[in-house]
Amino acid sequence: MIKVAVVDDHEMVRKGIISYLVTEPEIDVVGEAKSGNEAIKLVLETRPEVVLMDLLMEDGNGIEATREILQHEPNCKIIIITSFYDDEQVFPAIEAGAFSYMLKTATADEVVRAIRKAVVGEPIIEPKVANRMMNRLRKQEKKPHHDLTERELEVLMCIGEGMNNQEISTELFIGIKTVKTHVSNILSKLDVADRTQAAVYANRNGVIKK
Amino acid sequence: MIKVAVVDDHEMVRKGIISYLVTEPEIDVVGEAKSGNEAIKLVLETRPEVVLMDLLMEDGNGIEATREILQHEPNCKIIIITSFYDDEQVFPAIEAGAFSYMLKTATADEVVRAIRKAVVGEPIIEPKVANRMMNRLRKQEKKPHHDLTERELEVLMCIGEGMNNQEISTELFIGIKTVKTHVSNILSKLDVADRTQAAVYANRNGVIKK
DNA sequence: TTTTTTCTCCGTCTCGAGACGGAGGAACTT
DNA sequence: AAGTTCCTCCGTCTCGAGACGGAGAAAAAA
Repeated sequence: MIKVAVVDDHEMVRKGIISYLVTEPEIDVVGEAKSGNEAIKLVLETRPEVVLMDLLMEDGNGIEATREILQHEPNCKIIIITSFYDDEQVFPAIEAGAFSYMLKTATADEVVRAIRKAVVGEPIIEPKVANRMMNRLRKQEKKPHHDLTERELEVLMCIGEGMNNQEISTELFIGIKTVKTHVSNILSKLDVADRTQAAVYANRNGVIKK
Repeated sequence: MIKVAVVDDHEMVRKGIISYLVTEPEIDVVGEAKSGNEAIKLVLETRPEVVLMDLLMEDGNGIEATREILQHEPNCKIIIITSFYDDEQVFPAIEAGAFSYMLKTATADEVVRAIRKAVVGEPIIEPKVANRMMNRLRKQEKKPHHDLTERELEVLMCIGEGMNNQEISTELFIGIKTVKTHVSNILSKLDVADRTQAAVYANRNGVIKK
């Protein structure tokens, strides 16, 4: 019997997944959780071999929970099942140690197959996600603003908020000349012509948080 | 018996919802669909009183499907059940004629209650969504850029792309002086200090499409 | 018809933006 | 000990941005 835990903040999704799994003779659903923190407790108590984990949850997200769980149970296979496949979600999850990555569009069979594969050490990666990973490894990883220094990044964030040099100077407690130096360096590193384009860049490439 | 149809591209979500509903004696699940187009066919065939509808789907989204269904079956109550409650999704759905709006975080009881309320003509609106609606009706509706003229909006879009005055002049086939006039008017109408802030505004307030 | 709005364009003027070159000090690497 | 990177700041110079005022033409509204 494969012990499986289901983590998702949507009750209907949990019930949906479980309603498959109970019909599978080799799979034993040992518990369900509706948040990252609940998931951690659940895993420590029931010690499942496989965890089906949603990423977006209210109280402690799936990425933190994944990290936490693997610290205590390194052999636990965590399968991410989520609605999204955007860069901001996928890669932190993989880095946190998620074993497989699936989308909620997956069918019952696919989920069951992923669980069986997981226990024998074989990961399943959603094709669309796999594509993103390839792109990331090719060129995406070297996003222009990755070779900005810490300070330049701060200045870029200010530019992205629409501040002028004087305001940035006050905000960061540095001279306006210094700000100009940073701005010039930023413009050449990002290969843009002026601060307006830098602001657009900042707002479109996740330099500005949230 | 209340005839209900379930529309969602995630099989696990459909099964999850249905697994509730079958335990309710007064509710009869007459069918399920995994896309907007399937949903339209399904409704025309089975004529349910209530449709549980996801918004984000591959083939024909929930908003279009809602519009289409209500054209043929004006008395059909469509309950949106989705993961998101952002402006871009909620308001088109309401405009399309959706009867209730719930989130997937809803519990089994809430869904069943929403269905019962729907058949007696009482809508259920998720509190978080209701808040957004209130905000929209208060100030959000009158977003500053709504009193920009057609031409000014075009110029603002160019600014939002990071163009300078010369480039905008070429792009729109007008003199650079004219561009300056438009820019000045835009800045005062949006109440921002310079084009950089205007660019940030454009990128954060949906002036730039997609 | 008169008025208002919108788009177009002009000149002038001020000021911030940005390029360019130089430089000192702190921290980390080799 | 020497080199590299980063942050800091200086002065100079050019140019585009934006404010301000004015104005003509066309179209829509009164």
